[in-house]
Amino acid sequence: MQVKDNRYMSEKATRSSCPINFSLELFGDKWTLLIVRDMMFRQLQAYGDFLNSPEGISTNILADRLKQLESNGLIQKYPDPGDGKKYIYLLTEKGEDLMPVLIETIRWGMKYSEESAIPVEIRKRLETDLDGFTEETRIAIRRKREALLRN
Amino acid sequence: MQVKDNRYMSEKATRSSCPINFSLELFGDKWTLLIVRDMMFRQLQAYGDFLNSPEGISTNILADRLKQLESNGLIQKYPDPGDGKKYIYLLTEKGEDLMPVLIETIRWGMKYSEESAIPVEIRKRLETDLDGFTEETRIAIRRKREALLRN
DNA sequence: ACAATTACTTGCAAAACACAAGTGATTGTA
DNA sequence: TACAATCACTTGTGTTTTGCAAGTAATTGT
Repeated sequence: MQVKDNRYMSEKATRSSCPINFSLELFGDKWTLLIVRDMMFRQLQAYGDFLNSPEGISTNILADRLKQLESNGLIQKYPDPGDGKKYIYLLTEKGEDLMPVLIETIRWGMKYSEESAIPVEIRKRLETDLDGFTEETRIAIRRKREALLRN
Repeated sequence: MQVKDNRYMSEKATRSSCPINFSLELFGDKWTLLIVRDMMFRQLQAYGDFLNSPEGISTNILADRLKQLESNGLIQKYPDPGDGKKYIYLLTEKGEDLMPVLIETIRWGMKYSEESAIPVEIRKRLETDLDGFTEETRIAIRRKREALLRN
């Protein structure tokens, strides 16, 4: 096995108690925030959805990151009430709170990348109505969570 | 050689033109943003300073990340006018523009980590005078850059 | 002239990653 | 009620990246 199973993996020593370091130990890699992005802004929620994202994450890496995200309390995994084969992954409040980090990452990326594949209307809203966009996205996330908890 | 030399390394294929992905390809790892943090908030500027940061980066990784940061235009390397053995690494405007990303990462980390080793007065300012703190830090960075360019 | 400092490079073992090929539990179809 | 398809993974293999220790080259201090 190349990706260690979180359940048995030895505790990683925290390198320092700097909050940036703390954060990077949870999502400082090339894939974790892309999964969060998919949940946050693209309304994706199933394993296969994430696999099909344009960046092409490997299936073992995806499985590992979902486990880490769940064990760190950023997401929760629920059985899909409509299909026994499927699971639904949703952001917790802790995961939802990454939105400002993601949004600033988007803004920086938009500023410095030649072409950014972001829908024009979202780009405009980020530029002119950031708070409204943030709030709206948060509400959408919470709605899904609450709908699922009501069964 | 384990860390490929950037000058000869084949172009990494961009996985997608999503701005988050663009950003993560430049600083989506466990070390790059810690180096930026050291330059941005701790006023560190020499190779040895970064090496001595509490997280304990390996020397080969540090060398590699500094090269990448420079080739991506986030930092610039200057000979130290006061000591021929030394170099001074400074953030460019592009690097400086990562401040909102770093600040949101700090805020999230402070919210969710038990103990954060951040000076109380900085924590207070982040909570009560974010814009002032940001602007002050930006000014400090620019001052260093301009001082060096004047020789 | 010689030792210390500084900014690296190099080598090796270990960990993480990418890719391809399974596996096991549902579910939909003949 | 078999049987294929779907879905969420796991496993194996090879490559890449990382961590650690040791070495090197260019100044500088004594």
